Amino acid sequence: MTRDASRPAAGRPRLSGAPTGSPRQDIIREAIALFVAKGYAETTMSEIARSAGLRQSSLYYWFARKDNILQALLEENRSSLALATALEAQSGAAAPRLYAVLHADVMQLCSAPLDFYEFERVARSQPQNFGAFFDDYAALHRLTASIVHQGVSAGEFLAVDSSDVATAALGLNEGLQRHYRQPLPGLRSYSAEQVSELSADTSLARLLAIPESLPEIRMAARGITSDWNTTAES
Amino acid sequence: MTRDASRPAAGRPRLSGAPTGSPRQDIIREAIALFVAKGYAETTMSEIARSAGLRQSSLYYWFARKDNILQALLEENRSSLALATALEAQSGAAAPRLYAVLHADVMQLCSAPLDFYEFERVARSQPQNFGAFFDDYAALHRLTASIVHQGVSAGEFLAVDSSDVATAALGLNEGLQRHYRQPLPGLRSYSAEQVSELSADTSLARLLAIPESLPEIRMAARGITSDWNTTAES
DNA sequence: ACACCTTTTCGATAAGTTATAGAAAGTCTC
DNA sequence: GAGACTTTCTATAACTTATCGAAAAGGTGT
Repeated sequence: MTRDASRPAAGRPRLSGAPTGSPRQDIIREAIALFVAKGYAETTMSEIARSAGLRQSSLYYWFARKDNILQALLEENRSSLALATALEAQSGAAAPRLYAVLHADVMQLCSAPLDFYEFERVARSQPQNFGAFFDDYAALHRLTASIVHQGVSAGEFLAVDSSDVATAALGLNEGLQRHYRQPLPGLRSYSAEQVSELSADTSLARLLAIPESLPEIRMAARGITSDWNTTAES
Repeated sequence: MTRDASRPAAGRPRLSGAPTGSPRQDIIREAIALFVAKGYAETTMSEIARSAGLRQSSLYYWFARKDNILQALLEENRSSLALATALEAQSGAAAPRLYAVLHADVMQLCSAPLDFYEFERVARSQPQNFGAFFDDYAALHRLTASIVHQGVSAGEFLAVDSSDVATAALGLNEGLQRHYRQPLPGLRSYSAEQVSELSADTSLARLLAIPESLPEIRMAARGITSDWNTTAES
């Protein structure tokens, strides 16, 4: 399990005569496509192997367990953490910062290849391998609660328990992510942008003494987000 | 697959010499215990059979598929629907009624033998068998939205899209149910009552023009709920 | 007493899953 | 070329869910 960057490759040739460019990346790419289409549990190693152009058992040369494919894919999980870290340390009104963090989190959950809960299930079954997942979650929770606390201290928000509010906000993010991913029959379906807005709106609305200010906050948050995106690119 | 109520029973005796009282019920009972302990997907038919005192293949005489055990167990899913139906038709302030419905829903999700999402996953894989599940969900959503709409019309709530609010409220219920069932490492854990209150508080707070009235509403909802429980018993 | 039907359980087994072991088929180094 | 290294293969173990037909009881009519 070493190469992966080199080109022509050694080793026994594939029976399928497949290109064998960068097996590890190829496998991950094909696995993602299948996970998106059918979910993790419903995707078999045989299917991934077929898509990637090798035999089922050959996958185990690159990934010792099915989980490990997921783990490789986890690296950029909850990357909204970076935004949260930056915004928590920032000064200024708490409301737009909180809005931006929550909105970005839902957007990220929606665009991830796997349902958050499916991910969490696997992470829970392999805590030693997925410690980073739980660390990230705890960090996001702490940062969220901290921004809420800032808002409460500044009199910008109602007096609430900031930890409870963070729990509810993240729980709502996850619950609505699910509604985006798997719309329930009989209910309207939402776009990623729509659920993100619905979630952030809901969490913010409960904090504001003057609910009418929500539209301004939404606008301000949009500004913060786009600033972040442009600076992050450079 | 007929008897199930009678006592001594015909048929080939069990190898285990087990009591063979009411096999169907016995199986369901043992299955629930295992589902609660390990979840649906992680519980095998062999384990259920061992607990119930017969062989793995004999289970299939009573339940043609593993799903069917779940289905039998589904009958009382989202029974908060009954409360919602009653309260939607009731007159009076919308806020306490909405609070009571949301609170009862989370309590029910928390006390169910299975995680809501695990249930939903199975239901989705067998839509023809689990139609009732989705029907109930759609009904609960409709009733919730209707109560919200009543509150908006009466000027009791802020002007919001009642369907969106219902989606967010139910999504929050499900998300927090998960936090109760599977507390994330690093975060505090909540009791069923605590998550129910957190969820209902959050959903209501975003609707109220005067957030300070939440405590009264919470009290009033408690009254409604206990009234319902006493009349339902008689 | 006995043949026959119904109910329930069992053993054997098929087809699919994740994962392991060791042989095989190339390239690379000396 | 000889040998080492890398990668893939085949074969197979152990475990799933699910099916099939035989087996073991009770009940019924003659």
